[in-house]
Amino acid sequence: MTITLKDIARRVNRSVTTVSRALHDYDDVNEETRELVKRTARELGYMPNVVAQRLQKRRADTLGLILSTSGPRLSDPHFGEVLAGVSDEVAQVGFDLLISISDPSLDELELYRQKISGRRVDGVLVVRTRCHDERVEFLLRHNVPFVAYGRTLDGRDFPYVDVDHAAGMRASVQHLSDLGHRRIGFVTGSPDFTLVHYQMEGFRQAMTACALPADESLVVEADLTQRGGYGAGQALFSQSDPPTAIVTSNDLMALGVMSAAQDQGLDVGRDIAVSGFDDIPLAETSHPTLTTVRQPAHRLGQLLGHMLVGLARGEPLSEQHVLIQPSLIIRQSTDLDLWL
Amino acid sequence: MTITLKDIARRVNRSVTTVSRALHDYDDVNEETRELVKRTARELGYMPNVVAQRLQKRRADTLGLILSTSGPRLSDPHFGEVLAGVSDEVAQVGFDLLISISDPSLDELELYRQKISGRRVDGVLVVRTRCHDERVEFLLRHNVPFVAYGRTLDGRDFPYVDVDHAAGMRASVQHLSDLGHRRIGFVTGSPDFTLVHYQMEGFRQAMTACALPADESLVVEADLTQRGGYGAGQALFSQSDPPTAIVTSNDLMALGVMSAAQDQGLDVGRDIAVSGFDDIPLAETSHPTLTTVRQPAHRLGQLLGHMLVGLARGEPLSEQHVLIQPSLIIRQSTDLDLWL
DNA sequence: TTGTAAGCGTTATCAT
DNA sequence: ATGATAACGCTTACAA
Repeated sequence: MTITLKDIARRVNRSVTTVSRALHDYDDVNEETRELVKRTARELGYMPNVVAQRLQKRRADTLGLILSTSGPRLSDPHFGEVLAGVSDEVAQVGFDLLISISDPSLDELELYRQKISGRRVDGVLVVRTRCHDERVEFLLRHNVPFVAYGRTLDGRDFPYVDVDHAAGMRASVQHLSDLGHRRIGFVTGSPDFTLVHYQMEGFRQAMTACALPADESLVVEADLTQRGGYGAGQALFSQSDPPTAIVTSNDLMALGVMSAAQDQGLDVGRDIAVSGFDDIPLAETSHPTLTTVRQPAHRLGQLLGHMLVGLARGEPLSEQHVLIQPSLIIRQSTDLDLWL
Repeated sequence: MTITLKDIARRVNRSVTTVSRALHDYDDVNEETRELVKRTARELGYMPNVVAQRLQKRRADTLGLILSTSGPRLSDPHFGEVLAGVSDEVAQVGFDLLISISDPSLDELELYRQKISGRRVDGVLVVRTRCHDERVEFLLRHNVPFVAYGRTLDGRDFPYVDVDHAAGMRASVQHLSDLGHRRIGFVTGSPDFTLVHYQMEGFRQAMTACALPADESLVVEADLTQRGGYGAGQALFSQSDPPTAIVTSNDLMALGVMSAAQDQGLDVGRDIAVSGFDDIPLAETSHPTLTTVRQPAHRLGQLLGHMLVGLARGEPLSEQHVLIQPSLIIRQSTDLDLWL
């Protein structure tokens, strides 16, 4: 038994129209009427039916986020933090966040079609872009407001927020080179992901700049998870001429690599240097603490949220492309001596 | 320019009603008409406007989750994993998950009022219950379908899924007692949280059962975060007669305590034993690895999602109360020797 | 087998 | 200052 405008109208002996206007503080309504209406609404515990409002306004005040099996999981700390930033930001302006997980059996784009054409959401967030990303293509083609977390490589123009992964990776490699390392391994995710692509680019650039030999056998691809890092680490350590330092695509992988190293009896930070990417909270309390490239996750999220809300409201975007410079955080995992 | 039933109707020279029925496979529609309608719909790229459908059906096919500042954050790995379980489960049956973050300035219940009376959601999930939880009161009073992750203490009957925190804590303390520890500290969250209350109960029960002295100065309250654990650890280690073992309310706190211990030059697993709660992925790769009480996070989430979907659909619940037994996972942080 | 009409709860337009 | 009326896009009696 829910209260509608009609109920209030009946109670105060006015039309539904007047009640609606009174509630919205239109100025063409009598002061007394307004008071009466508002009081009655409060007494009755009236809450507007947002579904009806949306149908009328043709706006959902909701932003969508579609997660697929190939993307990041809700349980990834970096991503969780970004998402926290997004939702904090959009909540401030009264938007909701709709999260859908794409059933592996279903075409991911089908989900976009449903949510968007179904007018469930006013705009969507695309996370972990691929070098050629069909989600971006789809959204551009259908004129759907969206912001991407990450770039693509196919030269299409769209709003994004990204971190300069190449620069971050260059800083890591430079740091390791400065410490005297010459055999540097790279535990990486699939190069289909744009972030991995740019990391790879930075890696090669830095190797060249530091005059280090490029050994393809030191580049190992795996899932962007702890487990993936662990396996890749094992593979690297079992080589005949293993690396003395390893950079990774993200912190979870780095933690996995450290585990693998320690299982081999290696002393991380002395026998082997490990450097991550993201700076998740646990990088600071791992043992040894993890050298990594910091991304301001929460702020990235806020920025994404802010841009998307603007777009959804049809406002022009002041900044279409945001590329954030990450910073290298040096900790024990690349040099224990620095800390003893 | 979106396609509506009206567009299709015009195209096939039928009424909107017929088109609607054809699309929904009603049996009172001519086979040829049905085919024609469906084909045209496909050609035009028709997608139903779910907002209109909802207004009509008075169902949102959406579940709500309201996060407040006092609750868990999206960036907490355990909670992230539970949430992943929920969304995986509800996605399977076509439900969406709506996440709102309660603005600290706003009354949290106000948000419940909005989302629910606004018919945005068919049911809600309550996470991290308090001993006396006004959200639960509110939802019961308003007859809103909901499932709680956690119990309350005020004897109200409602559907919940919870872990037996008392049993988990007893197992931890018993384990430490078996190792010979007599001065056991407890780094805990606010006792307002039901989970903390039960942990405390289990802690005291086990201390008594093991004939260990109860020293209230060894119980330190802090935020359920790494930072909270770090501070509490420092406080404990600076006491004149510090504990030789510490149990914590969750793994994040335990990691913080380990950090504090290591900063004091203590060798965790030898000089000081630390035991956590949750078994987040990082417990396995911390150094030393963390002894902890495992909660099947993803499965908990699935269960919560499953129950809530049932409720939202108005189906009776087969199991109203689910209490899951956790298991103690013994790792290095309580006994390095076991592992060398 | 199909169409007409009413209604879900709101807001916008246009009279009065 | 207020009210009728239509519209948002869809579903569902009820009629034909």
